[in-house]
Amino acid sequence: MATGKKTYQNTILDIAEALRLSPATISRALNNHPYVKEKTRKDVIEMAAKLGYRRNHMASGLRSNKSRTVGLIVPRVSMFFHAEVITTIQNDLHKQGYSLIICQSNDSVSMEKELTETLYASRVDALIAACTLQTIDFSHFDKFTENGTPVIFYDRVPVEPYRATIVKGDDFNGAYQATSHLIAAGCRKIAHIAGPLTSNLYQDRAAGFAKAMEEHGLELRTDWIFHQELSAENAMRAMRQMFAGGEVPDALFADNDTTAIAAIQFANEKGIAVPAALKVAGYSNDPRTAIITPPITSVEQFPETVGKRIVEALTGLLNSDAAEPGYITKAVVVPVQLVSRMSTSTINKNTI
Amino acid sequence: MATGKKTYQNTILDIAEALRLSPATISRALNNHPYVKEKTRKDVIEMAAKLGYRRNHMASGLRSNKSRTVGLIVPRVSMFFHAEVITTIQNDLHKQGYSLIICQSNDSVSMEKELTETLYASRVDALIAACTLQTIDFSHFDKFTENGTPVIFYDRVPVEPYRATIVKGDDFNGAYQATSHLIAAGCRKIAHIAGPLTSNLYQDRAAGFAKAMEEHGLELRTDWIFHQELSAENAMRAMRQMFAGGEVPDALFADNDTTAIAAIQFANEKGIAVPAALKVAGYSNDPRTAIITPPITSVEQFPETVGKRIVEALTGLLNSDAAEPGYITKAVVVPVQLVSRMSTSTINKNTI
DNA sequence: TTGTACGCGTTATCAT
DNA sequence: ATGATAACGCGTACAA
Repeated sequence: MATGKKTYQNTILDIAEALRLSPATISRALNNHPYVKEKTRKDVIEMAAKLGYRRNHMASGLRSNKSRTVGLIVPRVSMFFHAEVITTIQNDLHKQGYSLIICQSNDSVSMEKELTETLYASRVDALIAACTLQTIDFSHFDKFTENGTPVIFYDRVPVEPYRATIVKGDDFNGAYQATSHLIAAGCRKIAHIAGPLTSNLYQDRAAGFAKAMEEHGLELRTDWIFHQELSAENAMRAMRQMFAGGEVPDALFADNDTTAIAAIQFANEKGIAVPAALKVAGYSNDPRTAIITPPITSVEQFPETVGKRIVEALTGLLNSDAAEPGYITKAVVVPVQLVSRMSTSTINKNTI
Repeated sequence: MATGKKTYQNTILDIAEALRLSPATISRALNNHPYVKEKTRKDVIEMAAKLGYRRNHMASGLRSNKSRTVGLIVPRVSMFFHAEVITTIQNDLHKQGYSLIICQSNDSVSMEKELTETLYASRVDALIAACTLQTIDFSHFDKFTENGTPVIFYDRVPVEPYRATIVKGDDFNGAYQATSHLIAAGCRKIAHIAGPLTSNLYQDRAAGFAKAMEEHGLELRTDWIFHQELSAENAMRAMRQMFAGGEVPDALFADNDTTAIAAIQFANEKGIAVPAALKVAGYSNDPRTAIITPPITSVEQFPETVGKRIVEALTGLLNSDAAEPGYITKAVVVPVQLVSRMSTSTINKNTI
């Protein structure tokens, strides 16, 4: 029984009219306001269903100054770690009635800035961001904090204090554990394929690596430490360089799994026995590390836990109206765990 | 030079006041309306920047009846194929000034229904969906089509005609090619680890498999064809069953890569030589297939192309105002390509 | 418990 | 080329 009107958009006014009530009552009934007779509420809900009424978020958001929407900026949704974090966040926020607008910076600072503008225009109730590796200046997030809109950084976070919540993995400890593990396996000449020092991630991992090396009086050889974008090509080039002749390392700690995998492939091609002649550890526990031959020791970051911590922090911030504009909370540090696999095993087993 | 007011939200009225112009002119200037003097536009843009003005999307959307937002429903953002598709869609839509609200159904039909409600409430300008494997009834999408809001299904799409655009991979051909490839490699006893027939994906792949088998007069043995959820556990169980004794298959076509990988792992454990004694082909060309030993032959689905086709279709629909409510376009079929690797090689090389 | 009336920030429609 | 004004759909003081 369609109405004769040309548009199919029913509003609370249509329900009010049909029920001979005022729009205010309809609004209250639909929002579980206490001062509504049960019978009335029932009637309203019934009529709403009958008319196919659906709330217009833009109108209610405009009026209430709440969009019930959270913005998220990540370098790339297809990175395993981020995909897992997003999965958790989106599911948990949905339960609380929030939608997630997901944006990718493609690791470009200018894109990141643009996206903050877009998300601000959407008046997101909060912003979650894993920044670009090159983001050093964070002032494009100021418009949110100045406004009382909570900002949560995770993974790639500001190094300087910033008026935002921070959730991060324990990168220092992850690198320290991985390196210590290599040393405990008897390695003394350990190379490090490392990420750019513009990011907190690789600063911390480099520090953890250095700490473990120093504790055992091992030398940090600059010709075996490569700070560069963590691509397979760069890793291959580094490997070629180190194994070009002369002294070679007996272990490699890689700051991510893509480069660890590339190193394994290099070793397999060149007939370098892993783990006998070269032990390798990576970072992130990407699914590929468990599958390659030999399986690679890596540092698990528990993306699901990271997601949960983010939502926990968010829940607090969203429900305490008007976040204090002065707070700087201590970073939430999510523990990591070394997952030991064949690539660092001391049981002498030739895999070639 | 902050204003004395307590809220930091500047509106076009503030700009109008500061410039002694009317809000209408400000709006026009900001929207590149032709009837605005250049000097005025310049002044407005300058003052907007000075006051830190940022458009309120909810207000403009409410008035213009366009949210410049697109909804997306996928089973899970962390599935490799979907993550890649999303990456492309989000980047391309951003260029056109659209935001993407991404939701996960977790492969639950009821969640999928819920999400359509949420996205309708947000008045998305279009909806993109990869449905649940169990979605047979698509009526929860009717509210969009009835309203002229474009709906685009991809990957998991309705089998019956539906008033929506469809973008899909050539599943029939992918399965046909993979199976033919196994047959050409000399296999005659080919098993099929298949997905549930509720989804178009697995209907088509099953048909392609059957077609190739029949063309060569090969028997479809029901005890070697498993229609089930495509999990590693299920695949392992199927493998155990087939290799429990008696006659064993000489090849396996798996409907996804997770199950193909499980099969390889089973073979490696049991000392079944791949490809010598058993050849294996998977589907999707997951990154893991290239990395495992032996590397697995798989069907590439070109997620980036799928994303591009979706955005192309969308661009047309979003710009032609009021989509004709009667159109049913022919499905856009994205070609697939078999990527041949060691797991189906005929060069006899024992990998154990 | 319900109704009246106004405003959220923007854009569309007239008028000038 | 610009201004005045009325909507868009909803929520909420205030009144009843």
